[in-house]
Amino acid sequence: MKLKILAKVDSLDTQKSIISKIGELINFKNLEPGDKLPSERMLSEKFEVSRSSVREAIQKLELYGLLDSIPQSGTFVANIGVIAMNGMIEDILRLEDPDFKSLVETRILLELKTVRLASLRRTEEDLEKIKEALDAYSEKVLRGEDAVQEDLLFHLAIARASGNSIMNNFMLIITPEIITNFEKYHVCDKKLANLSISEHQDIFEAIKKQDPMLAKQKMKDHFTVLYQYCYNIKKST
Amino acid sequence: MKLKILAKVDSLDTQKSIISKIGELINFKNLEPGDKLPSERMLSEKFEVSRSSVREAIQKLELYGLLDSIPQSGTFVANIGVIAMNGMIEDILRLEDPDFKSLVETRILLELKTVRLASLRRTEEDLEKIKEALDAYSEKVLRGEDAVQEDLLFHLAIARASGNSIMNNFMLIITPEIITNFEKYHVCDKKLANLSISEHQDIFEAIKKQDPMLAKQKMKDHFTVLYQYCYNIKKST
DNA sequence: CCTTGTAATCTGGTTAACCAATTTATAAGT
DNA sequence: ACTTATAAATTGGTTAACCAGATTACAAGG
Repeated sequence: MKLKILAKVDSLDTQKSIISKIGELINFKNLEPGDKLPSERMLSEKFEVSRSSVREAIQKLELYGLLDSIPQSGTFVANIGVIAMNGMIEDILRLEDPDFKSLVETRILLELKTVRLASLRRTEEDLEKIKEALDAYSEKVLRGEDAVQEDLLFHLAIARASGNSIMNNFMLIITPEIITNFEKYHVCDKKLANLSISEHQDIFEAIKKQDPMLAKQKMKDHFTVLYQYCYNIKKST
Repeated sequence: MKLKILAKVDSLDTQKSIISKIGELINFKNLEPGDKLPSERMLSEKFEVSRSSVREAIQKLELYGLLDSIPQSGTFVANIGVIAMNGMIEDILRLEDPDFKSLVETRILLELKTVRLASLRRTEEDLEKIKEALDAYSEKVLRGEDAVQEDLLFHLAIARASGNSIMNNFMLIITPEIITNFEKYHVCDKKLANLSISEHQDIFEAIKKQDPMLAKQKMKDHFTVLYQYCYNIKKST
């Protein structure tokens, strides 16, 4: 019996191979920025894969900004030049699955920035949303329940208030994996959660006061406690 | 005549509406983490859209880690709980297109970190790759040609050497848009490029010496010149 | 009552034919 | 020769039927 997960790996491999072949094609045909890629039908025939596979590969490259697919017209190569195109495709194919360490590093980097920006740019509406998230979190912790989700929603509310849509987007991308890891390692148990309430409140107050330095410091404190604890339990297990 | 671009907007709107409906469904049916979503056929029938549209929406939610589609088995909701799921779907739908300011902010944040990490973790192979990118850039500038692409590939080589796959991925996502904007605003003209050669060399040397503080400082200097200049030309145009 | 084997059903993935908008080629008019 | 009108070909998007693996239901055997 073939394991379930292998089917996904297979499909990812074919996608990577298609992306690679599209890259070679752009090189070989010397396609300039703005030029049109061969049609999806021709590509699927040339690569001997289904058209939907080609479409998925194109969608992925569209996500990275390398292609632009326009209905009833064609798929066009982005205005970044062949050299950048080659380098980027190579990098995209080489990308490995994220480890927990990368995840934590990136989260801390992003959040120390978003909390600073949020304290500078937050509107009254942003502040209310953050307060709501804070209250939802506190209530659940005080009832003795698990509140990992409310915790992360508080942080996402801050990211939204930062006014930087890219950082907001990046936070959204890494959040689910953070939640899964937290629940796997039981990072947020009740003892830690009670402490975190006051830490969250401090962060909120700093944003309310529009004090960027304080906001960043309070967030830093928050992470120190959180991940020091995480490191300990990981070593003990 | 319908404008070309509108067709893409339409398709994005239907995708958003499908994502929203999937969110409602998870709420209404009280689907717990790990539960199975109705099949793609049922969803397409229920929502009165094509199955491929449903598949695309699912793929997007898979990208954000909210769903997991397993061949011949079904699509499962991620282990993050309904509350987080609702908040995240709301945020994903609300996400606006990135502006240039967000782009620059995020780039600087990421690169000041990746250059530091790269100086600490770079292997000899990483160092060689960075050197290659540096030489390719310098040569092209000295020949008086435009070298925006080689510039960005140098920075991407550093991101790769950082050993943080998520930051590397995020850098790849924002790079094409940076290139496009640079070329649009003619950020890197020859005068600036000649100055940038020595700045790039300084960054490389700091990474080679494995001096994280120096590396970060040199990168900061590099950005100061770059975006101050950018700000000036944007005001003058 | 529980286990086991088998067949029917259900799943995401693939394929091929079809659609409407676009682009290109061709022909008619001036 | 050039412009304009019309038709043929091309495009990404959609649809419906099909595939192989996974799941489920159920009956036979213990």
